[in-house]
Amino acid sequence: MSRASERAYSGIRGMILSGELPAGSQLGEELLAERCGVSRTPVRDALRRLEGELLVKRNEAQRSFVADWTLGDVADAFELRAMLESHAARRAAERMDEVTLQRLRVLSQVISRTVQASPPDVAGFLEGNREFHAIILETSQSRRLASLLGTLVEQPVVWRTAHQYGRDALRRSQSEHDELIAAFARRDGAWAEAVMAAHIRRAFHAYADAHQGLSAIDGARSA
Amino acid sequence: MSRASERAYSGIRGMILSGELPAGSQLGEELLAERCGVSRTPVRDALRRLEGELLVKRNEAQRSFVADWTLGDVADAFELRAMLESHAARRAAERMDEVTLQRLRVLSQVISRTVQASPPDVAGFLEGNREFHAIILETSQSRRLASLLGTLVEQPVVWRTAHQYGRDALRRSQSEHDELIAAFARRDGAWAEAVMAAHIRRAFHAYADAHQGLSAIDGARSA
DNA sequence: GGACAGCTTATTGTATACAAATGCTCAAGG
DNA sequence: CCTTGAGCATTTGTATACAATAAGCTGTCC
Repeated sequence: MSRASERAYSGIRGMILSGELPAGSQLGEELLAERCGVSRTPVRDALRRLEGELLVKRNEAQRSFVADWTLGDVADAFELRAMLESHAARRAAERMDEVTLQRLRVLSQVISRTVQASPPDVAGFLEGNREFHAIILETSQSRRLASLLGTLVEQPVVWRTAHQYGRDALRRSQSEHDELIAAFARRDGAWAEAVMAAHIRRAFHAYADAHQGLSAIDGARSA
Repeated sequence: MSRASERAYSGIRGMILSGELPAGSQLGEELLAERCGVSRTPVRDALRRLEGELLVKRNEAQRSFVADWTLGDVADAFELRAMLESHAARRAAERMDEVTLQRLRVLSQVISRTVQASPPDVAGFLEGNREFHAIILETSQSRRLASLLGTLVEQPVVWRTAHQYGRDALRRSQSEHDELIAAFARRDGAWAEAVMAAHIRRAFHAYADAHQGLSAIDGARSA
């Protein structure tokens, strides 16, 4: 994306996720433009993108508001992500080649080091985790699947849950990565699918435990 | 959507699906604006939407082109749609109420009449089919699922395949609707999921048989 | 006192002008 | 003849002005 458009997108997204713009508040294009230091045009682009990700909703009169995510909505997102990513894992296993497998093994080593560091390098872990999933998605060779998963704003949710992670949880996540690699090495699609589904569903429950009874975004902010 | 924006969207989409704009051809914003009788602003909106639906792809320099769908891409779309819609059917079964069930039964009757007409009322069938699926999606109560399925441009593909349908195929489709209703009546999520998966996978094979060896969009046009 | 109509104001939609970036052409030099 | 680079043309990105539309408010009528 171009400079102003990207600035508007990440700016607005950041303001929503940080809670600076509380759930339900109206998003006037002019105000956002001013706060992001761009004109209304890129702001409109950004709002459309965020609407696609369901971070922003629009009423019948085309006015935009910060969406209020219930725990149920987050559960939905995780459930769909589990379904789509495990499907991606199955396809990736069926299409795996040695070069990619080696890349995953190396990456797993890197992630392993972030977990073992004292204190654990959570940012590094998340970056490695992100790349791990990206490689799998790429190997699944379905543009459409990639497109759908792109709209599932997993990243902010993952980001917030990861801060709840202790070293144990990180280690468990790491061992699931290794099991995925084992499944890929055997080209066992069903195995990969099952491991990935478990991987993501566990992440959801870690999230739910941390935010029990609170609305999703508010909960993450005040926790 | 507002008037000009909608005009641009449906205009460009129509030009792509009809083959007026062949796969791979560049989509200059200015040209499209002229042909749709609007300015570049709504054209840009429309291109973003179409890009989300993967009917349009953009190269690294932000130029837009008509996407060329291979049979594999279409297979991908059907596979994902089967996965998501069967998930929706499962959720719908688990959340089904008597009023909705009755609506589906009535709608099934209406669809049945379109099949029995001479000649079969294909347009009416498709409209009924669309509404049938929409009710299920609504009953599944997942905004996110609805959002994802919305980006799967099933409609144009369904539309084109339906013209291949003879009365037999329409009748089979109809009987699958009735089986879905039976599954809903028993609140049997697994049954509903299985029937829906079969329903959509069959539709894919009808498509594949009709367009064997041809690229998807070209094939549909020249068939 | 309540409800409704019309006006005022706020907000989004559209068009257009201009800026920036990309690709292309053509010419010059190795 | 191929390569390379500069300038030009084309295309997209951004800003801004204006138009359309919806919301809110006020005053009047019942």
